[in-house]
Amino acid sequence: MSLNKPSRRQSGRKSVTIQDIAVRAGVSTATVSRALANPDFVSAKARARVLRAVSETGYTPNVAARHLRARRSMMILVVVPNLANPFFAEILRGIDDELAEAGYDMIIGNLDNRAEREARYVKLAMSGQVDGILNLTGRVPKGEGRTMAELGLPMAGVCARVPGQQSPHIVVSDRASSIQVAEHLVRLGHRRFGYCSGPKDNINEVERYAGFLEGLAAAGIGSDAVIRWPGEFHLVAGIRAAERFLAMSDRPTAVYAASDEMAIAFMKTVLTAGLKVPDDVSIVGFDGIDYAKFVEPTLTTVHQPRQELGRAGARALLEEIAGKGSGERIIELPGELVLGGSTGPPPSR
Amino acid sequence: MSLNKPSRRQSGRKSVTIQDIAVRAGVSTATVSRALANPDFVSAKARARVLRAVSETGYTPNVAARHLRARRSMMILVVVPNLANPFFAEILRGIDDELAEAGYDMIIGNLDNRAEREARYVKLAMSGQVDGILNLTGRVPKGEGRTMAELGLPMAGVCARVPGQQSPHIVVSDRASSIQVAEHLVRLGHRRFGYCSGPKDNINEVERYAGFLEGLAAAGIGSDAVIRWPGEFHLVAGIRAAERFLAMSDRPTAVYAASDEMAIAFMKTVLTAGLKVPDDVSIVGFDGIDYAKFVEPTLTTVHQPRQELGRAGARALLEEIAGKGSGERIIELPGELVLGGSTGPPPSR
DNA sequence: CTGAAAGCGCTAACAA
DNA sequence: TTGTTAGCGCTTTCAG
Repeated sequence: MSLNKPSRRQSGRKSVTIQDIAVRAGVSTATVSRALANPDFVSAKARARVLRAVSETGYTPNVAARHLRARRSMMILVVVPNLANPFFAEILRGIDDELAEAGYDMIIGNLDNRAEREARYVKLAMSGQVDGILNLTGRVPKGEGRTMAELGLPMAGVCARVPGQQSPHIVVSDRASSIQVAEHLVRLGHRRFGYCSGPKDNINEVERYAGFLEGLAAAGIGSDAVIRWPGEFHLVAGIRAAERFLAMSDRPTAVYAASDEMAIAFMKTVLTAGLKVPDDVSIVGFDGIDYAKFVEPTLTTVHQPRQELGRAGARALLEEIAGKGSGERIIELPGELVLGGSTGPPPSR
Repeated sequence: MSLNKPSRRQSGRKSVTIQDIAVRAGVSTATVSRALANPDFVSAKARARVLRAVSETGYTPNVAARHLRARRSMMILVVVPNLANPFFAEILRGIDDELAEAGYDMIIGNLDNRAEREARYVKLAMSGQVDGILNLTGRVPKGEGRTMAELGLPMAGVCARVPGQQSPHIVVSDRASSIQVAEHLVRLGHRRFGYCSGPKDNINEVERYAGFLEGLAAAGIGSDAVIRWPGEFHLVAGIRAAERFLAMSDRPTAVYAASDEMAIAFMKTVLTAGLKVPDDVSIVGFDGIDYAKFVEPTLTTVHQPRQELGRAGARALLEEIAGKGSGERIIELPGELVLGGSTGPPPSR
């Protein structure tokens, strides 16, 4: 059952080179290269012979050699804050679809919410392994003594505008959507609010919180009507916030969470404590992940066009790479407030 | 606002090569290479000068050149059925952690549940871009006229045993765990069952279904007590199954779904239809994803050690790459039945 | 311990 | 349209 295990890589079959094809097809390696990359610059006859040799041998160009010579890798680095959040998974799908159409593949740099992992991807980007960077983190990853922005690589931001970065950014209307959330809750009759925060240095968080306050202010409600709990967008933060909420004697009647994960965890925690949603407390999330539709009650949330965010980001980056990009610019896609069963009038006391 | 956009890549700063370091440090390129790769084979003095030159210039070796010469890429291809399923996201974390420790990075090949995307990754693997493959799909991806197994690359299977593949496989105890599920439900008093199936050609599905029947048989219950709905592990399949369940006049009292996503979607759909869980129907899932703990009621499910699955898979693959692998072997990790609020006694009629 | 030299496999001028 | 010729930047014998 045990075959010759060692050096399987070495001994392996794969060693058909462009030379072999050239010999087999009776042309030069240059012609082989052209026949594969620019078929139009080669005679039909030569092309046919090359293609036949290729299919007979199963030849695949060695990318390392190609990259070394052509100075591009057809590879994009996508830096993601946390792959476990399904929100990002769907953005990745949009990105991947768009990149694939252009012949690019991607390396996913998952920070797993740990900033210290940034250095690893700064290094990867520095090593010339990728032609561009898609940054979903809302920050400029740094490490190895530099920031990712200083590498001179084409870059584009998705989900979050990184202040001071002169590259394209595809974002969602955090502020306008949060104003809508405020309006919705005020219209239902709420006057005291809880707010589950994301990291305070995150631009999405900043915008969402500001928009929420702005919407309340428009209704004549001051920021002292809002209690803000710290968090980092993920499930655990929602539990923490709920614990603090439950410990209060005079609780707010509505809670806005800056992410669906926090909203879902918050809701579950208060339900487990015996409260009713929305009878005792209304809850609104942000993102519109699939699971928001499968919790009980269904979550009211701001739906982000995730796939389109990804596609637009990838398109913008490809333009930058092609040199056709216009550099700094912000494309804002609209979020949509989707009403679920988690919001209702405040309890009448 | 618009700087010199074109050919930013060309003009860019990055062009420090090993030559520059050699000159700067007053040694040969060979010594630079050694100082970086095998510090022990270089005098302390030379090493120090090289390192200083490196940090002064910010030199990073060009990987394409390194790969071309060293014939390895330090890159692993991880083929995933569907990145949007959080189950896989956490396995990826385990894989990534283990690979990172060994200096490897990974390319994620997301099939997005579409078999026609396999070819893209077969091609990628063929091109010499990766040193090994981790296959989470339970099948042998194929395309470009070959299967991924024929490439001669080191490979390991995670989550699912691929029949006939002589490579290491890290799997979970599908069958034993499903027997436990059956025992649990029978003990509660259930006698008629629904089963939300995965793809019938998927080995996990086969094992889970077989285990479930086996567990029931041990209690004297025949397979005619089980109605099996088709599915593909994801949320939508759970909705479909629930619709068929709801349309029945004489419904089973307990439902076992071969994945948490299906179980969650099933539960939400029957709740929306006005049923009570577990009073009207008990539901059990498989996987133990985070969201299983945040739906209402909490899902009873078989928890898979996801991170450890990933880590073990990565370790096995690294052994194969190092030539220390023992080839075919199956490592089975135990699943754990975690009781939630979604299972209870059948309704007394 | 160190340097010289030979390529890894491919593409891009430059000629023909 | 095609072939010849130089390397891309690095690692690795092989001598010294």
